[in-house]
Amino acid sequence: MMKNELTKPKQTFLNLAEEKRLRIEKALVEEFAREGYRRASLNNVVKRLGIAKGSLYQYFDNKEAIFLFVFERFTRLVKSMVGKPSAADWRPDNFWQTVRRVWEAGIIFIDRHPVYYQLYLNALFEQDIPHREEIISRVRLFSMEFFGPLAAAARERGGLRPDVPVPVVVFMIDAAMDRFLQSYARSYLDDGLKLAAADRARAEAGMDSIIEVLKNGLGGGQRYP
Amino acid sequence: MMKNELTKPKQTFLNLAEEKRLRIEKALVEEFAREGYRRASLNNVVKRLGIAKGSLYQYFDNKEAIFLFVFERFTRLVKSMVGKPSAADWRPDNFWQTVRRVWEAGIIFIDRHPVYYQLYLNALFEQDIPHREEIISRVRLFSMEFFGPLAAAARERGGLRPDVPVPVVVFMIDAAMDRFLQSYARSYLDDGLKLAAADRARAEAGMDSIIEVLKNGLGGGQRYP
DNA sequence: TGTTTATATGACTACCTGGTCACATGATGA
DNA sequence: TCATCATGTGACCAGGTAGTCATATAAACA
Repeated sequence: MMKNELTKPKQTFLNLAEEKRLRIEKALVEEFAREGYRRASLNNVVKRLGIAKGSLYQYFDNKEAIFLFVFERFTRLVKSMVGKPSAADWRPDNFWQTVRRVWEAGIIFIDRHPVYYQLYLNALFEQDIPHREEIISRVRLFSMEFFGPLAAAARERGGLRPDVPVPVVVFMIDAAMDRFLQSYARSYLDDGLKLAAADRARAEAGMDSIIEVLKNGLGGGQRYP
Repeated sequence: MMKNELTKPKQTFLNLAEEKRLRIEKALVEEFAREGYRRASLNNVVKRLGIAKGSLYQYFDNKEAIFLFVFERFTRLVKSMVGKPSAADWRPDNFWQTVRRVWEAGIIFIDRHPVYYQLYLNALFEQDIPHREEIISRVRLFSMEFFGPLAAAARERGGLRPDVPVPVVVFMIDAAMDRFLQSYARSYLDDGLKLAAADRARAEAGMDSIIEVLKNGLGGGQRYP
């Protein structure tokens, strides 16, 4: 278990005037988003900020702590935008609506915080990120933890095909959603859907089209059409 | 367009005794697979090989040329294992069988050349890979280029739902297949399917289960059940 | 044999990194 | 005004990188 202390900046950083603090946070997330963890250069950050190298080490213990702090900001942002399944989400006839809601939250997140999403993608695929497994799992909303129980409940009550195992349901949704969002954010992964830098309307149309297919493939037939 | 020359090692390298050449190639692909492009250390490679740094630069022009050469090896391997659509692949009632064949080729590839697959994954998600867009697109077999025309033909002749656009068909297959193979090769992406390091039988069962869902969601109904 | 050509070598350069630390500056309170 | 404490600084360190080059060795040919 990661000690939360690790992600904490020193008091000095918290004492900073908010304007300056935010300016530094912005520069840090930008650097990690552009370069990933290992290649991110603190020399570069301080140069661009016009502050001294030593100052950064007055604010944080080391590079790892800086990264974890930045990633923690991302995690909070995500959680504030998606949240946990609500009471309505548990109704089996609302299953696909919930999928749509979370999916859309992902699109909005990328529109609003593209740099943080880039940070996340880098963390997802770079090796030797500090505490990768844990920080990734904290934010993997589109996975077993979120949709698993919902899918199980929906399947139990006829909202999903009984012959498709829950892990397969979750896998399909996860794969489609993840890949969709990556294509939306990273053009070179976008082979045919032409989502890259697309406007929201177009993205949502693509999303609905895909959800429709998932519904056909996974849905429980006539009961909740 | 990338000049093919760039990927060519110098004549000196080709003159090497095959044993030595293969030993060097192996060390190079291992390094790039483990560390990605930027972090890969040629110092480390020569140290492990017990040869001089200068020798490497007798064989190749620079790091970029080395990487492109190694990636070219990967591309050839893939192409030799999947090939192009055969005459049988074009029969619309064979569409899902073709999907299955290519998918299975992916699994076999990972089993047989895990290091090369790791190399590919790193190239896919690292930034600032030399000529990334082009070398990636050369190997994205599970995309528009391979399945697009097949899907269009199958759709035309009733093998696929007419109300699902071809790009969406390809996207779904691509997303599921890609994610499946990544999960198969990288445990931390494997949320629920428990594919990581699974035996082939289990992997194929998972694959069939997913293809069945795709068939239900995308298939043309009764005509080719 | 001697001479030319191909290959192997590793010290070296220039440049980058994260991190340190003795010191300078600013603020606060007596 | 002086003393204390918080904050800011940048030269410096050890260690890493890709790439170079004069020199040594080996092979091939005369």
